[in-house]
Amino acid sequence: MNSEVRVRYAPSPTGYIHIGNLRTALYNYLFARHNNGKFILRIEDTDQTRKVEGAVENIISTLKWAGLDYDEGPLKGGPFKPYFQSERLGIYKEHADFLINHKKAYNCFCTSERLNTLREEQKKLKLPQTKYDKLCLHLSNEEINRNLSEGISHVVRLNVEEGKVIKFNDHIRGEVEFLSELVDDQILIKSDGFPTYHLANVVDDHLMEISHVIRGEEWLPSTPKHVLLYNSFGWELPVFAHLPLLFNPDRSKLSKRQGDVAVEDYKNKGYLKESLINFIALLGWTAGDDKEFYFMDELIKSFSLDRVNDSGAVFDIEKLNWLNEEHLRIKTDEELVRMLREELNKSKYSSLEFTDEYLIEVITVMKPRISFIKEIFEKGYYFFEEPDVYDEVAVTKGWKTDSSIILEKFTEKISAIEYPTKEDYETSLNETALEMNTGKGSVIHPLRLAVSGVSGGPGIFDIVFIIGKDKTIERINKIIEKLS
RNA sequence: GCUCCCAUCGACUAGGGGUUAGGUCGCCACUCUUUCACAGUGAAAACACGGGUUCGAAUCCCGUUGGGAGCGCCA
Repeated sequence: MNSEVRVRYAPSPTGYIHIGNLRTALYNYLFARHNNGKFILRIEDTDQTRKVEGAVENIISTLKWAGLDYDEGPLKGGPFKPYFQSERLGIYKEHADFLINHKKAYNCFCTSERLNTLREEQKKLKLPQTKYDKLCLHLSNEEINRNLSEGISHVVRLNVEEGKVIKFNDHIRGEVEFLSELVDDQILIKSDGFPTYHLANVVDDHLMEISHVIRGEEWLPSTPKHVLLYNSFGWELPVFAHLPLLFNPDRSKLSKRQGDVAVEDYKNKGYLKESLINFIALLGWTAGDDKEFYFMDELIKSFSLDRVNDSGAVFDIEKLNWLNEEHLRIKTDEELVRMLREELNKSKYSSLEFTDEYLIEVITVMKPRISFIKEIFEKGYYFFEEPDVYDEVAVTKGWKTDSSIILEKFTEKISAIEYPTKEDYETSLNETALEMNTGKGSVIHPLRLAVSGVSGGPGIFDIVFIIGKDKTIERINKIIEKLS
């Protein structure tokens, strides 16, 4: 038996990747990288009716964005093409035939209508479990062959023997037991010839030599079916590890109703991939120390399945926001300028030109005040355009009858300096206050209002220095005109 | 309804027979700052309940309650 760690992320292309899926993918990825194993992407596209256009591309680009690069796919199409189950139909058919030949599975010709009424009846009788009644298991070979040759629509079902205890070991939960009479004769091959999840998943996991099946807890109840399949084929079980679920704040399963669930939504909102990864890694796993801030390579180093929690976790946006701030603040000026320019091009300021030096100055003073890079345009809009309106509260509190005269005095002083430095502005302001026989506050507040339109923000000398002498004077003149 | 899984501050979690039950986010206060933040300091805040085992239980066992998932020709 191959001892190499081989894991897979196996999404179905029915939409976007959501946060819970990304965490599953991440844990698989971390586990593979930590153990120098392989991380495989397999697209489970066996449901023709649920296929969504562009979903595969979305999955691939999301994984790429998140930094979860996968190692393996089929040879055709290059090394970075994932596996597609829809391209492996023959393989599943062969395996289903093997099971039929060994009496582990059988053809079933029952119609959906019959199945539905059967289910209704069983519900009415308050039976503990609705399940197929094995009617077609007792068909004679002649009947089966006749039906088959007449081309009657049929499926292949797993033949589950009653009275057995199905036991398996879950890496996270320990030993789990199910009674076989509660397990339905699961459909393996649908009438359209496509396999169901259960068959395709087990066959592929075996053929691809998956050593650890790491997936969401929602799969735990169907694991006995998979165990039965492994047994029927005579295959060794992989290690199962069922991850605890992610919840909405009200502890229901994570869903769109209560906030965003698509990874793309977070990306579009401006969350850094570093913080999203850091955050979801901590949703159900901890190294056991007090470390909270991680980069991917540190996660790989520390990750272990043994320290994954057993209980579900609520997705708390506040902590994500905090991590986003932390990851943002640790970025270099170059990176931040690059990011800011990207946002700039998408913003209403896209036609304006700014030098890297200017943007770095803005970033430096705004960095401690933002959670997202694009917030610079909201909270520091005055670095990109002249204030048009003045914050009402700030006006009431900061603009006095003598503010105009005071600012005129200040203007006089800085006009006299050709290239004022930050210190020059400060000195001018101090002198203004002194000469006007007032406190510094009565210069600072109106000045701040004039240049920024609001009452908060970076240090006033930083602001005026960054926007420069000409614009400062312009804005002072404007506010005097408007407010006096 | 049935089966399975789970249960420590509001949230994420550490601890896993003897701890003042620790950390992080958030919330609050103070310091810094004539602004807003950042930073720093501090505070409030939890072992679901009931039995049992034990000298001793948040920790082990059983039960109750609560929450969740699953019960498709979906994955």
